Amino acid sequence: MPIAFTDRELDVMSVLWDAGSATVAEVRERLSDDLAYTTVLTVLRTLEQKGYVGHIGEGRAHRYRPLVQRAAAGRSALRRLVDKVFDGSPELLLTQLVSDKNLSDEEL
Amino acid sequence: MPIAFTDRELDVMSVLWDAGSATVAEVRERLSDDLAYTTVLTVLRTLEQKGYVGHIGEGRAHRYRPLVQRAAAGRSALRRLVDKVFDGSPELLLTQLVSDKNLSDEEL
DNA sequence: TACCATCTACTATAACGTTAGTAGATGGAG
DNA sequence: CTCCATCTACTAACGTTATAGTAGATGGTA
Repeated sequence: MPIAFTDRELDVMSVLWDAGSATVAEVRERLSDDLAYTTVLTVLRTLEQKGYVGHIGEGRAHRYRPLVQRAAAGRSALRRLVDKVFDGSPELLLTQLVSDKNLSDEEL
Repeated sequence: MPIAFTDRELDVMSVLWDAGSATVAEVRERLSDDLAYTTVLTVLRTLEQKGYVGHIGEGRAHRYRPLVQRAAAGRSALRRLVDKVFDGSPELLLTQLVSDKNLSDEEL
């Protein structure tokens, strides 16, 4: 049961990770794409279905909160990336990371 | 136009990157999941459609070859990962990579 | 030469992802 | 108390992904 998000789900999770928690309207506001309110709601409900977020009532609205840590999702995504794209070699990924992101060696 | 693969496409690309080139039967053999011959063919044709692989005839069969480098795909995937999951911080990803993969510092 | 295995091309279908509309509840403003 | 804005729940529609079947070509083998 690897943690995996679709593109849009990831957008939403990213907002929740940043904000800590948010209502539908708040998530919608922070997304770069301009989606319908109900669209955002649908994504959140899907994420909840999958167990990645939870919610509590707040007035008539719901306040959503991530149930998986950003770090856990990162681990999972990283593992997939290393396995499939970098041929199981973290070193290869590292090389890429350094050369691409201009991440200087000292910063380690 | 970021390079992006679906899960199954990535499985197939991974085989092609490893092998350099392969026929449908060869790809099928190397995949861990046991898919129908035509399924593998369909995936390859989709990848060709998208411009990620090309083929030449070899007898009555086709020999497929990746048209995008593993490194290019890696760069693309890595950027997405850093942006969305690691909040734009390569350092954060690095921390994860080191702590998770037991990649010793000296190896850098 | 006739047949069988293998291959591509085309078609199909179910599940999932993405987006959003409509209906109905509800709380606050006037 | 009534009405409007806002909210959830349900439904829908379309594109994509994943998987595979069927038909028809073809090359090697008996």
